[in-house]
Amino acid sequence: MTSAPGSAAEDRALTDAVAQASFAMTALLTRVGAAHDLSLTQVRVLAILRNHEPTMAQLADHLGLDRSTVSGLVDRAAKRGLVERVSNDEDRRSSRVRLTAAGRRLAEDGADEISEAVAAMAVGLDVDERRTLRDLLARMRPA
Amino acid sequence: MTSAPGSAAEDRALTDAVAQASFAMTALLTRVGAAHDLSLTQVRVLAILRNHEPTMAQLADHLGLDRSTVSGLVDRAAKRGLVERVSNDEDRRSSRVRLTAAGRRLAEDGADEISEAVAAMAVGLDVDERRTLRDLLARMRPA
DNA sequence: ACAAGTAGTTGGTGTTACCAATCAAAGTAG
DNA sequence: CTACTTTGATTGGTAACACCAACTACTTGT
Repeated sequence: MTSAPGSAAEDRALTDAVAQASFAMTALLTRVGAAHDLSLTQVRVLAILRNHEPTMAQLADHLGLDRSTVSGLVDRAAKRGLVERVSNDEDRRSSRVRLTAAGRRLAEDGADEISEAVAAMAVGLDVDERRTLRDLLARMRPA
Repeated sequence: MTSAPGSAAEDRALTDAVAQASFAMTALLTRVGAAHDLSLTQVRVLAILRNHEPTMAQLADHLGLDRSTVSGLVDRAAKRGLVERVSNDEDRRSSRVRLTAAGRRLAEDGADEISEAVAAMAVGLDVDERRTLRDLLARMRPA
């Protein structure tokens, strides 16, 4: 008995709904990314860097990926001029990852496209319903 | 102007909420899958086969993946005894994919685990809120 | 000062995913 | 009824992704 409210059948229904929406969102991000030659993971990297300038370890934690995986991701993004490593004087082992100007432009444009596409997906919901949806989703705890 | 209701800022907020929830769900599916040595994609395959017995092409369409990718996925799942190809007498080019007994057991167990984990994520929502969330998510159109 | 721990990269392996090409079976002309 | 086209699926080739184990370089603790 994991939770007080909700029968097993209702848990199933909620799970299906969340999973379906999740796949739709993933497909959307993949599609928009592909239009700019970015994988889903690269899209996530750019999205994070829009608001943060993390170390490699922080970026890996945020993505839920191994550090070595992130090394490769940042390598490839840097090779394309989207991202750069900034060395840190306080701790010379670590470096922070940051968007270049080109990377920021791409990230902002992509964010706009995605946001418009999500709005199109939610076209059947009125303003109140959208607010409710956003609130309920925000109250789902990640773990 | 993609949609009548919702300012650009609210579109952004909704997008963030959906994306966050989507990543949480993806992480959950990945984690549960990994506990059974299944990739996210394999989890999706088993989930689909729980309710369908599709041809390779139908499975590929459902997953949004190339047919050749699905060939490999089914190969590996078949090698593990989770899945089998059933030849079709009506059209001898095509075959349907179906869960084996072991595959069905794994799929059902996994679905239970996932459903419990989602219920745990939604522990902050009461019964009405869960129903509302499920309804709103269902009304988001995939495209 | 030296042992232990941390940040990041490298090398190796397997999976995922695409495309182009191929093969077999069905469908469609002529 | 043969020839052309289309469709279902697989194969081969390539690249990205993701893990682990091992390593280097730097920092911290005793």
